[in-house]
Amino acid sequence: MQNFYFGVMGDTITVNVPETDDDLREFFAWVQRANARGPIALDTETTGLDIFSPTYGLRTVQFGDGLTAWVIRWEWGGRFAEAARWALRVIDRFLIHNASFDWLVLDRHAGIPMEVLSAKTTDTRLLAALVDPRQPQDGGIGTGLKPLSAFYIDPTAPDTAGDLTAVFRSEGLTKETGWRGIDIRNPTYNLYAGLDVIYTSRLEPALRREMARLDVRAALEPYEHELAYICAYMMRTGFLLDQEYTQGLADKLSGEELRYRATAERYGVANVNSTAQIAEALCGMGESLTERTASGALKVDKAVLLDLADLDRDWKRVGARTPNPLADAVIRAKRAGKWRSTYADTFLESMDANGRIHPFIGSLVARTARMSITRPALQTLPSGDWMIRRALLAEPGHVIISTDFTAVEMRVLASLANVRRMREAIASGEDLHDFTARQVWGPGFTKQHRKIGKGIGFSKVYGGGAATTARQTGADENDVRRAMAEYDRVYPEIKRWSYKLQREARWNSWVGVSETGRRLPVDRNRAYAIVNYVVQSTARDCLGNALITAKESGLLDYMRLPIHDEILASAPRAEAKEIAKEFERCMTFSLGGVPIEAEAEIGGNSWGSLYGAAA
DNA sequence: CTTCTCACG
DNA sequence: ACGTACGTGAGAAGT
Repeated sequence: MQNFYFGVMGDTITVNVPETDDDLREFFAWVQRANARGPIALDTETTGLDIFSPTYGLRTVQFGDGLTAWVIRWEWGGRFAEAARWALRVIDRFLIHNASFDWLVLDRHAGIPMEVLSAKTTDTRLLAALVDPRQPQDGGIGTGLKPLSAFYIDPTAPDTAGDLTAVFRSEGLTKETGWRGIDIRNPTYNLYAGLDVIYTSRLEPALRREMARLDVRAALEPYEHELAYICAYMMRTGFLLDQEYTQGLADKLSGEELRYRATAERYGVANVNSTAQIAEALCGMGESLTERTASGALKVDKAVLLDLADLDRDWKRVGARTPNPLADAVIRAKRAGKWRSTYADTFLESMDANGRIHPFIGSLVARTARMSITRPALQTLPSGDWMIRRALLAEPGHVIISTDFTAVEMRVLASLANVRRMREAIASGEDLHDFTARQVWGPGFTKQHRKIGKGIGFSKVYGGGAATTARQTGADENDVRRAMAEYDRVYPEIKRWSYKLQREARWNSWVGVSETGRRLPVDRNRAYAIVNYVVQSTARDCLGNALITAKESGLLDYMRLPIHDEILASAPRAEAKEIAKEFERCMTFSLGGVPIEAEAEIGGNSWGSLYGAAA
């Protein structure tokens, strides 16, 4: 047996690494004792993050309580893998930090179904996000095991990943190759593998104390665990990729990128991604750049370049000036390059052996609890063009179904702020923005009026002023200012609610509390943002509710992605209509008397078919 | 690492 | 009293 000792808050903890049958017998005895005492922390070390890649491997499985950790070398197979598998089956309650990752790893590589583990897991990362959902860059502790351990357990908690990368380097490995290449007997690797479960074990009671102190609503914990399971299930299912199409797309975008880069080079821009070079060359051509970035540099973003190229936001000729050929080449080269590298290439690189991609779906990520999808970021594929989404397919014989909430954030606002006229308009079934425009400008309102009214609605949800609303809608700022004043007379409840939320947050040490009991920290110099946080997080919980209802209605196998106000699905063509109706039903309910409704769109075999591409 | 840019709801 | 569009992820350049 290898043993490591380490000090954690005055205790000497032990990390045991069995190497013989006798060592494993000690492990079995410990499991039986510890299991009777309470939950056992669980973690894995693997070759990386790409769980579904053909060369992925599970290296160790760790079990522990607050004082003792066991590192079981799965990689050694035989009796060692058997011991880990036995423990995973026999232990009654697990504590896992960021459980969906380990659920998927053990499901795929240890033959322990995700359903078995998830039913007996408490995810300490979810508890931490309920206490404080902010990421470190927003002034929070973050939800990483290391910063949480340093805050709640021991300020000297070592930086596992950071120290290990140093060890990787000393072994001639990198961050990328280290997890796979490090010797499984490396003492640092084993010590830190063990420490992670010890910290996880100690974190749970600390977070529970904090949850009790802060009065975190009890129902949120099982609710978030259910959502984590649903998201992990969708990750495991993955999304079918049209490999041939995607390869062709990558080649086509590469060609485009090269052609336009060559054009840019003729005008002296060797690197189309260098803003400094572009600004210099454009000025040299006699263009006057007026806008500046936050740090004072000349701004040459897409909006600026489209103007110079005489193109509108849909890339159509305006006819207002002679197009600048450099600006035109730069935006086209940049777009082709970005779409190739961020989308087409990433799709191909992250594909599993069956041609599926399995993005990581974080069920509780944003400070408003919104979900996020990464590697690849499937929530952010271009929507103005079908060509990228065309790469993702429904199952053979299936079609894509997208079911969207109808103006969910405005409806949430109408409900929570109890906006009388808004509630009446929604109940009557009239288009809310038409109704608003009529209230503000009278029965003869124009399309432009409706657009401004809609923009003001957004600004209420986001906390924007007249200047930004004018910029977004392209309307005159004074017109917008007058319309906003009228808007406030039509819907007076919004302003009152905003003041109330800000006052309450200030009294609660700059933390707002949503209807569902979710804690929403707000920066004191941006107190107005609490309106957005409450609306956005309530809308997220509308989606969360819908996901759970859909799962309970037997739709989980059809579900592919949650996209903020939308559930994307793949369903058999013959049953698509009925299944679409089912999704609509699952996404329809009352929020404090305001109907939350959804509309399904049935496409063809590719996601792109919903965006204008041939099915 | 920070800044800039760009993709989404 | 003043003045503020919200939340993400990702790639590339530049310090």
